Amino acid sequence: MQASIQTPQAKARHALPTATPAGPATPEPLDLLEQFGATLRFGRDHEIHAEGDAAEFCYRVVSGCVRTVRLLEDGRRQVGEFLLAGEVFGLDELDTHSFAAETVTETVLRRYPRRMVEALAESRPALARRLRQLALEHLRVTQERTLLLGRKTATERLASFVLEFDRRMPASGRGLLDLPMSRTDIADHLGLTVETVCRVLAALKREGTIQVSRTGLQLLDRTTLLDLACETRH
Amino acid sequence: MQASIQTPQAKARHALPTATPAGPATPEPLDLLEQFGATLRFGRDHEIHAEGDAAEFCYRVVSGCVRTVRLLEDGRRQVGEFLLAGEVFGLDELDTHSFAAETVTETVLRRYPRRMVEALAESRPALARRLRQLALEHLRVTQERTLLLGRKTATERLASFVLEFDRRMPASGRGLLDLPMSRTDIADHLGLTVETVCRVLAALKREGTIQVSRTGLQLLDRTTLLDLACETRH
DNA sequence: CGGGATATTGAATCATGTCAATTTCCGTGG
DNA sequence: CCACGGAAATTGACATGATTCAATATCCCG
Repeated sequence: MQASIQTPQAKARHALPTATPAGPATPEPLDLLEQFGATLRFGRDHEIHAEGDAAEFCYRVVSGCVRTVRLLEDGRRQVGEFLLAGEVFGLDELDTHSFAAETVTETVLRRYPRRMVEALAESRPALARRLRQLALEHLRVTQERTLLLGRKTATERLASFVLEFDRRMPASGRGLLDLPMSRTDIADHLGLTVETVCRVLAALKREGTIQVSRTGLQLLDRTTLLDLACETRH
Repeated sequence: MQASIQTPQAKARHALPTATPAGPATPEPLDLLEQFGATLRFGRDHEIHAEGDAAEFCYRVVSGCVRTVRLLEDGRRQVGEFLLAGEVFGLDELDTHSFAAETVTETVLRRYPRRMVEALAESRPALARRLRQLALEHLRVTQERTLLLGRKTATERLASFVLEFDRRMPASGRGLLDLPMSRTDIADHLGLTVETVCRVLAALKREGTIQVSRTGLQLLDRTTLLDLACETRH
């Protein structure tokens, strides 16, 4: 399936959701890029860029869901992260993309040339600062996952995953979220197998901690989840 | 044990080892900081800063070895990374240190106020660029470890570890490196137990792939190691 | 109302963890 | 210089959480 590309237009249309919901909106330095953006539409399971591709563009998810992926030769797969509406990917790279990016569902993206980002940052300290901040936030999330993968049990991983997802999921009523990705995607994100993901979700459901369907999930007992997730802060 | 602190002095003394061993040395923007540096000396197993501390300073290892550490309430431990001579830590932070930092061996550090780094970056695009680059390199290493922890077996993890260490270890003759850290440290870095680390090292030794002693290690069969490590590139 | 993909469940196996001894190393003091 | 002692490393035996393999069950989509 091919993506449709639209040339730059309606500027304000795809702006970042304001970081601070109340108070005077902080100016978002990334907005400088809007004029260089193009809008792309993809069907489900479509590759946006491959691992190792020159990092020519970065992207913002307008709607839908994207996953980043790495493979070992023998097929073992690692899902780096899931990107939701409003989130940016492909920006925190050196010269090449260290992960491939694929759509999970039908997705609309806004694409920007990284060359322009870098160029603008040279003369705009606010943008430069913002770029570093984004990289550092990304780093912190990745370090958190390092702890999850290195030291947590299957149940703890699922609890952490569900809670993180709940935090990031845009405004779906209290504790009610949908899971656009497959169980296999979740497994490859958490360093588990599909079967283990299923079993753990079933167990959490049995104990009344969550409610799950194939594509959705509801948090019933947040306390138990927080407990299981072993989160020091939050 | 208390650290001795020396006031700023001999500027060039603790400069970064030139990134490019041959060719015209690229000017290193971080050198701007040298005038704000202080030298610290620590004994072994000394805490440099705690997890959650305000990120007031960053550090360069002059000699010795440092580990970064996170703990789960029940004592499970994750070693983020080992820092060797010439390497910097505590720089890639937002407001607080997300890991504690401890010396592994006797260590000499050079310490810099982060506030100065950030301030200088505002007016020096080259420094700002360098800061982001460091964050991105750090991110990439962490993502690599994510794959290791999520998808590799114990043997593959040890092979990857040994090879990475070999790459970073400053000029110790071909394939001959010392391991300043304990087996427990290695285990907590690789998401394994001490016992597993011992057994895997013993197995690799038995098969003639490496030579190990308590504090040192020699690579005998690099091909096998690369194979085991499942490295797509390098 | 099929049919293929995805999810779920069960049973058996395996890699790694746990627990429990040793053994080795190495600094220290006699 | 050597014996001692404590910490770290190693090894063995056993336990277990997660994987693997296999069989349904369920959900969509056409």
